[in-house]
Amino acid sequence: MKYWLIKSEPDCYSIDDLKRDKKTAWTGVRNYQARNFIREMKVGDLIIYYHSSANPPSAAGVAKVVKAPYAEKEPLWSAVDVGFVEKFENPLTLPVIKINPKLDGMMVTQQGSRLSVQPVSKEHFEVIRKLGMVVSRP
DNA sequence: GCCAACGTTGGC
DNA sequence: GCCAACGTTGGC
Repeated sequence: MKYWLIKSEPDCYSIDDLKRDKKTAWTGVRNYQARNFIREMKVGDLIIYYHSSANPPSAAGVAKVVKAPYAEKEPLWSAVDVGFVEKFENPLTLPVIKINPKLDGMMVTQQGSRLSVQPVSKEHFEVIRKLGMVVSRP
């Protein structure tokens, strides 16, 4: 079981869109490194759903792989289907992710990391999920 | 909208 | 195989 992070611009396709659609085909990845990660995905792998180019950018929820990688454009590119798991009550914004020492070393916080599909450690995944589900009260 | 940091392309 | 030019990503 592996853990991943995928980026999407919410204006384009947000966690709410995924919630509504239940699942979607994750196509259009045109970066070799990201493609190689897609090819490593297995059904059941969990995914941090990250909103990029947003105000602020944030980890917005959790998705999962629901269909194994398949060729999108033979033989070059690959895709998977991802399904909705949960939307965070308390999305973790990028500054918050950066500040948390438990989340040190995540690819998404590294400067210039433009990879739209990234591996995430189990520890990092669980910290983000836990914090995301917590509803902060005054 | 700006721009820095990347990845990719293409001439040589 | 180098590297300049170009296009894209994504934080701010």
